[in-house]
Amino acid sequence: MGTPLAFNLSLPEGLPQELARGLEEAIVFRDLTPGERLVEEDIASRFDISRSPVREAFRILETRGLVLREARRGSRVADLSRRDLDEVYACRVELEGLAAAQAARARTPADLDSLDERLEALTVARDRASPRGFLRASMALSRAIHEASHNRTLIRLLSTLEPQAMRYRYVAYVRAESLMDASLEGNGAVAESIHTGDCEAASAATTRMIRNAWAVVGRVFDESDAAEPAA
Amino acid sequence: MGTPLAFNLSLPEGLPQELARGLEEAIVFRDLTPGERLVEEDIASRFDISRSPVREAFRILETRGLVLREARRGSRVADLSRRDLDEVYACRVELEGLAAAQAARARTPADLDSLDERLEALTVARDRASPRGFLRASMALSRAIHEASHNRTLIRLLSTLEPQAMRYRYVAYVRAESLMDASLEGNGAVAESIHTGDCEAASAATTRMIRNAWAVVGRVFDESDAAEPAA
DNA sequence: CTTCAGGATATTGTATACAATCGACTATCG
DNA sequence: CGATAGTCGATTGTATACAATATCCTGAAG
Repeated sequence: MGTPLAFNLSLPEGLPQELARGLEEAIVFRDLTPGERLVEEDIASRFDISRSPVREAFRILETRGLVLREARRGSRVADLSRRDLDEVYACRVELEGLAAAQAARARTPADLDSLDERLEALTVARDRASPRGFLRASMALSRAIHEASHNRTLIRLLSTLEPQAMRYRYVAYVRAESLMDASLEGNGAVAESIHTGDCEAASAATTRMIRNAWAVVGRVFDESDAAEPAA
Repeated sequence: MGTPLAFNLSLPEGLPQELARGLEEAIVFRDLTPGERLVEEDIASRFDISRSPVREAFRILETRGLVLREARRGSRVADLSRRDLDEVYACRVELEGLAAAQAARARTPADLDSLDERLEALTVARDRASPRGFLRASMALSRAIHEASHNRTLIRLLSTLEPQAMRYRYVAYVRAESLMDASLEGNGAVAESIHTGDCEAASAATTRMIRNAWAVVGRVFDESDAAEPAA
């Protein structure tokens, strides 16, 4: 409905990527609502660009599970559902667990610095009690873990899975801010295992954290009206 | 070098998708060699189409790990390496295992029919001893398993991972056709567990099959010259 | 009142034109 | 002879124009 969609388009890495990033945030934080139609020309004129980069951005978002494209029928924001939530988390358990295990083995000193830095930022964000800020910090920490695995293929897969998960986490954090404490604690345990270099522990801590989040986020989602658009 | 690239472009599902499928086969079967440059205009004129669908096809192939795109520097066929092989197989172990487990639980009678059909086709392909035919049949069987999981997110992830794995499997099958027997046997065990509905067994059989393939394919790859282009 | 045919409209898919940028080559200067 | 600035060609990135098609509305027939 009344969607502001106001973010700046600098271009440090390409217009489509920048646009996709902005639209991604708008979708995750519900500025663009599930099921909402995305018309290429509308977005293009809103940012005073042509349809070409908009099309590419839509395709990027499709690979991240945030946008559905049907041939000649247009694009729309993907719906949220309990089923989709379960799908995403089942995949996350496996891939995040693998990432943590490989990070514990392959991490460099620079990786550990990055990890600590982002964990600190996550603590600060928790104290501010802002779901958006916390999620952004959490995403950054996750990416640091992923990159510490030095597994480019795994990073690629996770980069197409995490945005989809963020939508459900956002819904949950807004309704139950205490969830952020659990996330912070879990991430602390994971980071410690990666520091130690204990693959088994890192994997176990991660899968435990995500399975726990799965249960809680799922419960909150079922109790919320997130599934049914206010249309 | 002398790359034929001769496949027909019918359009049952969109020009970019069709083109991507053709290019994907060309890359997997080494008609397009690792590191080879892919120029939009070249491909476009070769198939008598414009650059627009070619660009979209390249982006599709990028998400499948088959093509690397660098901003304003063009696209090229992704290299093969032992490291990349290990990355792909580490991810496969987790995701294929999950797919088999979920398929054992969620499969429908129609899924089982599809499974049996494709397993039969795989047996036929083995007898013909053609790496290409066997790989195509194997890919079809894998997709049937994935779809039996009824986990769309998982299917999406695997569809971006499997093509990358196919390249290494092709190299291995060409050099050691006996590998096809092992693959056939492993898939038979997986299919049986999915029939039975035993999630644990399906997952175990799958991870065992893939870990074994990992070891063998890796060994064959190291012994081959696949890593170094004949340039 | 419902259903179906037909056309108008909105939107995507493809082609083409133009702009920007990268890499290589060359010529000139030290 | 080596290094470097400048220019040119090749290729991608973006914009615009055109074609194709799906959806919606209208209206007439049953």
